[in-house]
Amino acid sequence: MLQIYNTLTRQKEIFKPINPGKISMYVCGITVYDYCHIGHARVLVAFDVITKFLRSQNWDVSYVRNITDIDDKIIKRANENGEEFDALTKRFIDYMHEDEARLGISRPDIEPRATAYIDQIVDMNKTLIDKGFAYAATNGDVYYRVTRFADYGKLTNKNVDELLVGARIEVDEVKEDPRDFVLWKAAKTGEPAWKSPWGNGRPGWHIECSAMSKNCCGETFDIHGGGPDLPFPHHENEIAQSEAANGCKYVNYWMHAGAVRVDGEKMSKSLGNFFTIRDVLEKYHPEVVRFLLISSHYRSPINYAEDNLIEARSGLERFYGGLRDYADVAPLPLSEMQSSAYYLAFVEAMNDDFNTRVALAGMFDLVRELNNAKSNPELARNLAGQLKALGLILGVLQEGPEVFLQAGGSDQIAAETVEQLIAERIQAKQDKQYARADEIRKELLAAGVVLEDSRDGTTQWRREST
RNA sequence: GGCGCGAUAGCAAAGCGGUUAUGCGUCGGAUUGCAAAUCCGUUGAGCCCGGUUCGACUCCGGGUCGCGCCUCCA
Repeated sequence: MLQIYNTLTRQKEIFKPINPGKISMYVCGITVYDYCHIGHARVLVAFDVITKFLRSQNWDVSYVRNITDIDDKIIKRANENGEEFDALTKRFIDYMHEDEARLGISRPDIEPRATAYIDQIVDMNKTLIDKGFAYAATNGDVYYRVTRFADYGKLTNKNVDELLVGARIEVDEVKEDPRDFVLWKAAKTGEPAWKSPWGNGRPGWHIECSAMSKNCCGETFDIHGGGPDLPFPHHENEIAQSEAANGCKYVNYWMHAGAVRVDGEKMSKSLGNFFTIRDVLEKYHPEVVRFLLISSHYRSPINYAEDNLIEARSGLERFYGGLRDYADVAPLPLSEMQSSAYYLAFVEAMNDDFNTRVALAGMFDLVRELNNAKSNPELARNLAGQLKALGLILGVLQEGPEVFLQAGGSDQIAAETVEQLIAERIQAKQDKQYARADEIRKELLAAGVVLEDSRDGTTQWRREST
């Protein structure tokens, strides 16, 4: 039984799909004017894991994640660079796809872009004007009349009257009310613009998601997700737009990921304290980044720090250590795991609002049994297959164990050199030249390589996590 | 000021009104030529003050501290 924490009701609820067995999910994606940072990675990974798990449980998931490829920041950045806005967005969309691929994030089923939905956005604005929820201002802007929507503020528990108090809302002569927000922005000279009944312009900051979700998911859909800073105003405004225009409930379950912090502060572009995905992947294996992100619950804040990445790597080393002798074992089909206590515990944890941490705890129990089962190859291979199957759902443990454990940067000692020294050491050991053998091991340790002798006289090696 | 979230052992991080979370680390043992890995064991917790209860880390109330949103940000 699937339970999901709903931001709207601020509690965990039993999930009831609109259509039996099906889930339509829309997640707010990236505004593409810069490289993706770890905060983006968290949302991307969270909903990737959620989708993978739901599909493993035979839910028919339609996963839509948009790209916002027109907005003020994009225009500003393109101007700074002296390039066309769509050249800028194309570049960063490509970078985003590269980052996703490296992190093992599956592409959404549909990845709509705002600029491809201008007609639908214009249509929705017309409807909102016709219904009296919006108005065209004298300068060609179109605004949403916030006070006309009775439910305004229901997602984030805002009182419309109090929005005026102390809030830094820009005073704008053309607005009827300072709380009104823009649906269509009249173009200034030289700005990218599309034709509309109100003159040339571009979409406002929230309407694109209302239009794209309606076209890709329908007027009412199951799950809407996004980052921690989106409930207000973005999602609140989406509700106002969509429910006013469509005349029906917009979304059943709202899901929001927790923030990634640096030194206790939220990581964000505006604070400038962000680490890009590609920066981090310079130094850490992609699965380490994924593991860090799934080591805590998707709604909890997590702290981005070097120590936490090292710890994430240690955890993965434990799994890969257990999988070492089973590089050839494929993930066991879930159909063969239906009675496995490990699988059942995993599913129970994930069905409980996607509790990846508890799911991982069960996998640590599994690897312990695997380590204990080395004398029973049949059992061990089964357990290894189970471990890989569960890892597959979370998007980890899919690397060759040796590849993972021996992965290193170009600044580190070469694998061939390590192998040579190991061969020399094995000879020394056979000759009972233990002093020489220990000397070699010490030398390698200084280079960040740990040797592990096994009973049959062979030696395995891995790189240190620090 | 408004709305919301959190405070767990050395660190990270979950569930739970009474029964081992888990990982990393520490310490002891097994194993090893010595190590490493692994296994077994050990260590160790619930911000403060009240209340409910036979019993609270877990529920309720009040503090304190931290964080997020209220403005573009995942």
